[in-house]
Amino acid sequence: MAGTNYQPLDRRKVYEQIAGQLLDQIGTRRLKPGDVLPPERELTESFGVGRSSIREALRMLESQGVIAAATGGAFVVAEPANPLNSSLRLLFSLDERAGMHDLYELRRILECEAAFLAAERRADEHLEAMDTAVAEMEAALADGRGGERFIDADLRFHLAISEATGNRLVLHSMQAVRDVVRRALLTVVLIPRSPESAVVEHRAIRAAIADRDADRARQEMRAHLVRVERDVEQGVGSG
Amino acid sequence: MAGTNYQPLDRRKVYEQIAGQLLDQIGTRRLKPGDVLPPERELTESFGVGRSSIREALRMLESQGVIAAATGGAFVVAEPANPLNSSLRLLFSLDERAGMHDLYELRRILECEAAFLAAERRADEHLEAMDTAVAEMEAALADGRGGERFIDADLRFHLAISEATGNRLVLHSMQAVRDVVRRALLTVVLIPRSPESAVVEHRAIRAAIADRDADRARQEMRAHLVRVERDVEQGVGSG
DNA sequence: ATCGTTCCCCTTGTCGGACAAGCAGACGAG
DNA sequence: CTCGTCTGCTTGTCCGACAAGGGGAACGAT
Repeated sequence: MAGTNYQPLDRRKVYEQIAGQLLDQIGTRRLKPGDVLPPERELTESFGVGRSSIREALRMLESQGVIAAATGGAFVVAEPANPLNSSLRLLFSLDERAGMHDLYELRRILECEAAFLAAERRADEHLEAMDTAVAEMEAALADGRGGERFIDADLRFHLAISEATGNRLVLHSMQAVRDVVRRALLTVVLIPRSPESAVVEHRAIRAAIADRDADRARQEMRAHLVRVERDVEQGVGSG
Repeated sequence: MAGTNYQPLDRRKVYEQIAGQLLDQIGTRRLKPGDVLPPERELTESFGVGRSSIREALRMLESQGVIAAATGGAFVVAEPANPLNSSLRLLFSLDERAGMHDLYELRRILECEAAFLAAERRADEHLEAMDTAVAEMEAALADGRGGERFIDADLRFHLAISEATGNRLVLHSMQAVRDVVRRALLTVVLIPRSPESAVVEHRAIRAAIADRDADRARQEMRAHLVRVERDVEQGVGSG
């Protein structure tokens, strides 16, 4: 049965090939984030295909977050960050057996281990990033109406931790989980004394990471997340 | 500046609205996995829009893995599983700062904690699933030429574990990571004695989970993954 | 010279039509 | 019953067309 091994016989549709080629160019940095793509008609000529195919290819890349619509209708290469975000949200809304609790648990898994690794690998600059994030949280707290601002600072703190792990995939995964949790967190800010607790706990986490005490970092992170989850449940239950 | 809060002014493009509506129908199970979508022309009439818009909407859903092309060109609603897979692969190829090592580390984080949780929550049926998977691995091993088969059985074992956690998101995440790692694992099968070790280690993991010894389960899983990663590195280095 | 306005061109968004290719099921021959 | 063929439907792909909207050039006012 061996012998002549035939070509895989390129049955991929035109728009898929286009999308693939564009993706390659982005992957190899021949198209960098921020670059604007050529107009559709130009691509039409370059590839020698109809506009429909070009558009469908663009739609694929757009829905995957690789490119984004800019003003004036043109497309630009997006910052490499998102792909997981939308997918996780999609998955979460599609799989009815997945509940909020699953989300928190996944978050706990990722963040605890991230804290652990961060404690082992952090550089001083990461500590600084955490400090400014905590300071920003306090500022937002004193500011009063700082719901959004507080949450953003909180996010930056956790992001600084996963940044410190040096693992890009952990970073992206956390971002994705966080992105889905975000709405629920908006309620937790309204719970009395909850944000204050968060600041204290963040300091504890930061201290453990500064001491390079990985086990303590994981433990503090776990305590923090458990409390937040409990507060969210209460907040949802009562509010 | 507050006061009149205007409508978001539906500036969403037609194809986005179509995609959204279809996604809703899938999310609410009015369209179940396996169902075939109506032909494009029919959708054209239903929505009262041009075929291009329909096609672009379909392309978005297709590239997100929500629907898949079936034979005869028709589209069917896909099994809810994939969205993370393609995204992670995409992310991995796009973020040049992410290396294989990051991937293994993420896998280790997920699988170790999954093993931990599985030990606490497993039912007997999960143990059975693991047993059949291990048996299948041995069969594939005895069979000789069982590269694919061995890996599939291996996957089923790990899947059974995350199934036992009861956390759908953990399950999906693991699947996604696993999907990207898959190619690398194909090399590990060729390494002498590596598959045999895997069987032994799987048994140890299974035993710990059966004993509901969560800490031991995590530890065994970690040992297993560390060895596999080392073997892969050697395999790539030497072969 | 700088600023504001106007107008034109280009681009996208969207529609409709057209045709080849592929697949499925019907239909008839053996 | 099995096989080959034929027909009809559907997608894949191209083309042409038009409205809407933005950007920038040209132009006029200060």
